[in-house]
Amino acid sequence: MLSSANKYAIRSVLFLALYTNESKKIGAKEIADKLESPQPFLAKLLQQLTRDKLISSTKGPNGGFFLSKKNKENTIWDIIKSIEGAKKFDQCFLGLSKCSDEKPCPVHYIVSGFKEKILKEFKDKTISHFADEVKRTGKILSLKEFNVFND
Amino acid sequence: MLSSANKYAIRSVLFLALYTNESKKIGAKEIADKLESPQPFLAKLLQQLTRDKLISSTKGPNGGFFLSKKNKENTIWDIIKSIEGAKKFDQCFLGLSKCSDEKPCPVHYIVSGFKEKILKEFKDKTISHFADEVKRTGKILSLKEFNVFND
DNA sequence: AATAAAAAAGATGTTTTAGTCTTGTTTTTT
DNA sequence: AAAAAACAAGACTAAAACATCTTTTTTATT
Ligand code: FES
Ligand code: FES
Repeated sequence: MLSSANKYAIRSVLFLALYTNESKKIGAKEIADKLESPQPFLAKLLQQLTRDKLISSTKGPNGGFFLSKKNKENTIWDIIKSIEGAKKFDQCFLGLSKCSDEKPCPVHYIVSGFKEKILKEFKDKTISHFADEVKRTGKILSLKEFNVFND
Repeated sequence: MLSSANKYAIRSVLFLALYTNESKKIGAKEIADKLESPQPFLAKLLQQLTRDKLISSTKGPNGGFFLSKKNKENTIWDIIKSIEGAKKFDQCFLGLSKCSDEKPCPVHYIVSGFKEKILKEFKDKTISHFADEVKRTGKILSLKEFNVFND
């Protein structure tokens, strides 16, 4: 569905939303460690997100990545666009050149309604919305013992 | 979502369901041409589907691929399993090791319900069901001018 | 029997995605 | 000013996905 680049990126941003702010930053190494993702690969992704102003960073000692208030008003869709472009999601499930109600493929009506609903959530709900929900309901961000409550 | 291998494979089977039977076979070259897919790549996929008895074939002059009545009782899910394995669809949208209601990731409840509904359709509806529907409603299988009615 | 037409099988090549490594730049601390 | 700690950038490597090419096997036609 999503590329692994995108999965790492989304989890990183949600992680930053939960644990950082203008005065508390976290380094690439620690993020990679907590999310169990390849460190140099994730560093690239963080750079990309920084370029697109979806996350913030400062260099030097005590520097690191963090989410500003403004950053938190972005959406998961913004992350997806930054990492792999939006085109992928307009495509037909069976690979036809265009996906449309006018010229539907045999599975179009099975798939396209759901796709739109999912995309709408990703386009509408902000990062801070997701972060709040994780805090409230205790959802999981990491693969290992690390749990969002132990911190 | 699906690999291109899988897309080609599913379209091929639906194509065969519409245009072939025990006494009317079609060669790999023509299928590739009609579906606008890379010919040698598709030939491999057809071989794989044949090995798994999802489609039928005969060698030699006037040989080719076709769908037997039994073949038509398979499902799209059977094709997916044959081409890229079923595991992929159990995975978490954000790449966590396990996707479950017990330990949901932040997007789990956005995504997993839809995924299950789609999968159910793919597991329940037979190829002949899809073929009938295409005949009835004129859905599209190919990228180019080729239309299911012109034949 | 010879030929030709098709699929089957396996080796090989290309492209994209994933991931690493090295070097440079900025900034804080001393 | 020097050193150290971080991010930034770009070159590089590895693996998977995508695709092709070549040879073999089967079978209908002549
Ligand atoms: S046309 Fe195939 S999914 Fe819409
Ligand atoms: S846990 Fe992530 S999609 Fe189910």
